[in-house]
Amino acid sequence: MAKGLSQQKLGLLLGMDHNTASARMNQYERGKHQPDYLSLSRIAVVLEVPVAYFFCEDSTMATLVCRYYKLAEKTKMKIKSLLEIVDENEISGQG
Amino acid sequence: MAKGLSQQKLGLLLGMDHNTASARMNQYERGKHQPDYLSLSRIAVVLEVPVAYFFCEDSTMATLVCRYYKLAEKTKMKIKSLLEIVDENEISGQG
DNA sequence: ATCTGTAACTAAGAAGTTCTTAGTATTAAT
DNA sequence: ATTAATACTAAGAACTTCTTAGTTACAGAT
Repeated sequence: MAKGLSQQKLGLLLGMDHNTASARMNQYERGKHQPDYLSLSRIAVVLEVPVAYFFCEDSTMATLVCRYYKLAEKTKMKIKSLLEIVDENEISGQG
Repeated sequence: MAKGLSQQKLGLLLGMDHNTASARMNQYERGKHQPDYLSLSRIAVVLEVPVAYFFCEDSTMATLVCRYYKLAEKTKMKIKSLLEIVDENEISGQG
């Protein structure tokens, strides 16, 4: 486990009960059980990644969403504008 | 519902049993129940979006992952390379 | 080697969730 | 008003995770 964080400590950080944190985190890490959305989004907060990260099918998509996630709001807005321009070009170019 | 697809028909496309497709899809669409990962990834296939799409926190991230998802493998590789170059610059620039 | 403390891991019943069944309600067309 | 198709729902069945109560594995001290 990264950061020297034990399964139990991570569980506690996620707001789990002291008695259950260790077992639950272990079940998740070993793939025995799956975390519900609430737990998943708390894990995302602790690991500083977007929830979408956990569902990325390849490492490039994963990198992409993590980098996007950490951008300033202004930069996100610029990317939004850029994507809209690309859309317009595609419509006039091949529609 | 888009595409003139009824809840039942979408359910059947996802491989659900004829008797249960309608109720289940309705429960999902109304937010009464949540689809498990298998159903979710089948929905993603039908809608031609990556699974990560359903977990994107803002519309720009959603657009980004959908656009990336539809790129050719070659283009994905190019983006991978670009991201690696950005990483190197960040390390020499501020590390 | 043995003791001690911490972390990893697990089985099994409790608790909570979704899935299935069997419908009712709504809508649109005739 | 009737019909057909779709949307929607309650409630029990089936299935999943959560909690409990441990055991197992490992590292450090003696």
